[in-house]
Amino acid sequence: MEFLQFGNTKECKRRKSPQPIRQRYQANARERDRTHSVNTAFITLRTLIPTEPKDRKLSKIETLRLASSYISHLGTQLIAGPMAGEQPCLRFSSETKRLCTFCIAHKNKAGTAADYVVPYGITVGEFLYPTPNVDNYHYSTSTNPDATNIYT
DNA sequence: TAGGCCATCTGGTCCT
DNA sequence: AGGACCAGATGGCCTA
Repeated sequence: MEFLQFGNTKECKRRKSPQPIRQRYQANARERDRTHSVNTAFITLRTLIPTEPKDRKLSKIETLRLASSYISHLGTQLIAGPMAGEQPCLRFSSETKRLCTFCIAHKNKAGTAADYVVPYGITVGEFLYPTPNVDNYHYSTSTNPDATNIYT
């Protein structure tokens, strides 16, 4: 903690009225706790989102985007009725046999995903996830040059 | 090696 | 006054 005088930058000159060291330590500790609390929430949220492959590690931004997408997916499943858990979601295209990745994740559990081809929706890594509203997505090259329909 | 992701520190702002 | 929340800056780690 020797860099506390002040900032992890050696030449931090922003501070106008230095806080007492003890108060600064306490504020830093609170901020760490707060960040850890946020991270715990992200970990919990990640456990609720099915991914393909199953052990894919989601970044924070991916977690938020997919959570939104997954909620939309579940909404369509809800509309589909009591058999929703056994049927592809409403985004399923019977002509092209395209299936959203959440459905693929579900079907991989059941070992029946082989019948389906390219999923569609937002791109995370090499996989696509269903889009609640395509107009709300934009092209992103920051993480995947081939990506389309990434959440804003 | 560059870029993405993340943790940490910090100062500003708002609230109690 | 002190705490919560936030955004900016910075540096470390990892991967393509």
